[in-house]
Amino acid sequence: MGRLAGGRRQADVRGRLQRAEAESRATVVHDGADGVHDELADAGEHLQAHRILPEQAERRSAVAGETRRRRRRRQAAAAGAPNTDAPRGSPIMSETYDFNRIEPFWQKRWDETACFRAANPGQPGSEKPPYYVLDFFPYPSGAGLHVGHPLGYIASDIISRYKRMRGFNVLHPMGWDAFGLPAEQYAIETGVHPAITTKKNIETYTRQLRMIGLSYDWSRELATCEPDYYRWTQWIFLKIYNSWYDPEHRWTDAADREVVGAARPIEKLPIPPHVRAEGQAAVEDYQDEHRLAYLAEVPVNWCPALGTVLSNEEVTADGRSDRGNHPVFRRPLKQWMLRITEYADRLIADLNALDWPEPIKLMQREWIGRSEGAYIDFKLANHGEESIRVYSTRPDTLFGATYLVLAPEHRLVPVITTEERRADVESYVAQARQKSELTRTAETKVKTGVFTGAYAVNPVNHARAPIWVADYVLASYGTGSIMAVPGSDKRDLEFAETFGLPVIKVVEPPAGVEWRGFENEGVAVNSPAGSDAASERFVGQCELNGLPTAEAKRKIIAWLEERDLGEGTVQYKLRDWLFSRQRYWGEPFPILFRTDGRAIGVSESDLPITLPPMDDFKPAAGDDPTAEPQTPLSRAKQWVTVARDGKTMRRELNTMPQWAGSCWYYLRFMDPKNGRAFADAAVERYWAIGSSREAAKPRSHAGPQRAAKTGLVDLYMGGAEHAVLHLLYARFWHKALYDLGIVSTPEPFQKLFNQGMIGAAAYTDDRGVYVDASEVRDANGQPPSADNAGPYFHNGRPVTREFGKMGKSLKNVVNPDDIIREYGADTLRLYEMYMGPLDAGKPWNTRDIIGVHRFLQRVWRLIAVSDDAGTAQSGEHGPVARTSRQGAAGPQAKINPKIVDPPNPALERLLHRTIKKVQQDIESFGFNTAIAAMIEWVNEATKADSVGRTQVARFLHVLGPFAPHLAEELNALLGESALLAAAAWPTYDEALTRDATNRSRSRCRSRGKSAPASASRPTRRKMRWSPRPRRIRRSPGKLRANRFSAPSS
RNA sequence: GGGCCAGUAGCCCAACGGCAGAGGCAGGGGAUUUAAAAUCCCUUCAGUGCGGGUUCGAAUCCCGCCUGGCCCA
Repeated sequence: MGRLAGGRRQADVRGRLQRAEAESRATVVHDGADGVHDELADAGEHLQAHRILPEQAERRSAVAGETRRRRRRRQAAAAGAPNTDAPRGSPIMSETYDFNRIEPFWQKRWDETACFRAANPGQPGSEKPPYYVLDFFPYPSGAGLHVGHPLGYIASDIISRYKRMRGFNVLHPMGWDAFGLPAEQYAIETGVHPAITTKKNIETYTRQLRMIGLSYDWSRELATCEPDYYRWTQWIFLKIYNSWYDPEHRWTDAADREVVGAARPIEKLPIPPHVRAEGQAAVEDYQDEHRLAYLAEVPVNWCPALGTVLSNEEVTADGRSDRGNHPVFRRPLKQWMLRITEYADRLIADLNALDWPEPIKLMQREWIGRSEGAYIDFKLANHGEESIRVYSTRPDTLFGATYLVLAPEHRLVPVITTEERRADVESYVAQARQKSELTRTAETKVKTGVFTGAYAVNPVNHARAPIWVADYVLASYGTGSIMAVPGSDKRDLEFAETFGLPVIKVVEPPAGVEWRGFENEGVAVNSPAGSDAASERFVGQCELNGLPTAEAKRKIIAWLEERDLGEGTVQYKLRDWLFSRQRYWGEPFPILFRTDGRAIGVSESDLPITLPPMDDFKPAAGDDPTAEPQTPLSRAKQWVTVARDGKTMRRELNTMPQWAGSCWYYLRFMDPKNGRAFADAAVERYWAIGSSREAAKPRSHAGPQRAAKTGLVDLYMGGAEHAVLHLLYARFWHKALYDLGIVSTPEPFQKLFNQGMIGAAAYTDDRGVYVDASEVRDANGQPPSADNAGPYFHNGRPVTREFGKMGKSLKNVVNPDDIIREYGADTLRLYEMYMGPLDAGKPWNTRDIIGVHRFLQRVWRLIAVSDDAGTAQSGEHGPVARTSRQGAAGPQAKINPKIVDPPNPALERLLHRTIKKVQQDIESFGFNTAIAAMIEWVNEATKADSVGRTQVARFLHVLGPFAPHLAEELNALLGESALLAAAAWPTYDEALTRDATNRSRSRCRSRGKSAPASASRPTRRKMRWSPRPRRIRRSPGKLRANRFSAPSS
């Protein structure tokens, strides 16, 4: 809260800062600390701005400089301060570029001209090919943005601006993932309604993002908590609810692919005659059992004290709530489930068509966890014909199954347990019920379990296998029971060693590898064993010895199936998606319950089902683990009951999880204001298919143009932390909508790029507590730097440095507002792109920022000089575009006289190479090297006596996507009235980019070895001159030939 | 514990298998300045984490270690 107020004050104070600029710029620039500005904000008026300077000087405390600075301050306070305009005209200002005026000016201009507005079909601009660039939309937290957040936004903005210049109609929107737990938890703690905190947080985020100059089409902004938005979230839920999955359905999809399986309307579900014969209720039951959204009793993490179900991630290893440390119980609860498992195979198969990072694809495949295995039936000894069905991915190891394990929840546990073991088993089951799945399956945990007293018979060798109960087996995976093969499974081996159970070798690993617990493929042995007292040989016994694992699997499955002892099957780790939350701040379900208890979907015309306004949205807390949950919505008495057709119905009282809104927001961005559909069908086809002409055709027989892309969004930029859940859920929804003919592509996101994490130094004091990194100083009172190992101090006490993710918990956040105020948004953009490869993690180092800032200043001075400097002659080189200059920064700026009409031939080749390099680097996300190339050209141009007007103009076009404000400003200064943001990307001549002159090659060798003479110095003795084969050097024509010449010479 | 990625100058990072350096920071020297800041010019600093292998030639390809980061457990 205080943070938000501070943000506004900081914005207000910006004007004062500018006036005080001549004073403060010089001292502020090197100081990354933010305390200064908070104090500035508190200062009531301009004069008081000077008050902070002594403190700042103290902080920097360069001893010699301190007194000088004080003197300077006194002089400034006496002479310059009362006259707010004086610093602007001073020589100090004349040659630096005034980003604080330039940036807001151009941001306003972009807004006014709506130049980032994407065109929908029928609007001017839609004749261009579409290109959709999307950022993972953020959850607007109360802390605001730190400099790590915009990394991906800046990169995608460069792509967006570049694509516009390449003639694309770019859709680049931004919105808010605004429902969710943090706002609600904050509300529970403070009593402030989540709608209010969410709105405030969105304002902060918007202000911060706008300051960076990101080219979003803000007219398409949306928030998932708005009824106009979640109306369609509910609509999509209804579509899913009113569908069933037909695994047999064979069809040709819009990309002309043969697909087996599809979601189809529930009315198309064939009703078996015997069901139909039982009447309407039976038919409805049958349909409900097949819907893609269905109600089921499933075990959940129930926390009665918090009054809600928690996700596995929210439960600690001791089975308590992450927040509040309350006990959490496993209990079955009736929940909405989505049948994502039906899509498992297609979710795996379609990954191949996507341009995603391989590790992400791998993670999704593993999350889905497809495994081919078998069900195997073990007859119970002493229970007649009763048998236990186990699931195994390694049926080939059946001869090594020395015992069985049932999950504590398995239905047969109470049935088979012998009387003398019953007390132990029951107490163990009760304990296990309280643990989370995460805890139960953690590999580090010591295995626990208890013997039931019962035995089963192994079907392949008739060996007696004791039956145990252990919590490392989950009821929800497979059949909830396993055959334990300690020889070929690490967890089984641990368990067997703990309880002294036999271990048999049935898989021969590669030479030199330990067989105990070996889980990979090998060759079957001891199957059957030559002489094993515990087992018997019999006629028709399966023989696996000598077979590699894959063949052994096939053979044993065939053997089992022949004898009706089991069957081969495919299993998935993926489970159906638990879709209910006992929360207030989420989408209400569009579901009503009849008096007979049956759920029915509301009609589409009744949408949205708005969230009722409530003052008391706390979940009902209690301490009874078996009490029915009382969700917040159950207390909205007016809202809960609805009259329909003369009958009273009850609303569904749970809300949807946070994923729901983020599952489809990329669709709404295409047509966010549409009140009749989530998006107009023609609009959807335009962005999906690629041109308005093709989009006008009917979808079903789209033809060969469809091959272009599988995913709707051309580029999706975001962090790897959502690699599985969000991306998998969104793909699932998209495919369901695709099957129903509602969207045109089989996948939502064509190219995915994960930007790396920005880390920062964090400091702990002697107690191990994190201290505010911005207050840490070295022995000289200077702020820390990456290349200085310390020692460092906080308030005079030594601290220890580590590197970690930037965030509140490590107290090492750097606020982009501060960086922008001191260096400008263009510098922030450039610095973040220049830090290193986009997909790599890298440390923030405030000191390095000055480098790219100097580059921008050099660009400014290359092209602009001011009247006051006395060097520019107005009008000499053509008219300055006065109209576009009006209100922009530095109205007195003029073109540098060295900018002349004739191009400088010496710069032309390098310019063409620069254009080519930047173009290629943007397309391959190599922004750091693109910037280096631009710096190189500016360094050359700075040295030159003259630079052609068209040369600097072309350069500015290349710079534009990176530093858009400065580029616009200078482009206008050159006399261009049109916006650079709407201009065309410059072309290069391939011939001019080749054949680099050896002049530039040899000149650039400043940092390497300089001359053979220096090789005689002792430090150079290690140089390997002689072992290198002699070859012709510095002969450009031969260099290439030499590279490919045969080794024979 | 498993998977993925990365180790190049004091620091951040470049380098189609072909002269280890594009660029930036920091350091040193100089210019400008009453002075400081800012700015500009010049400049020092390495043999690519370690050990093998392939190759005429390896930072780059292969194998094994070590270290760091991320993800999963």
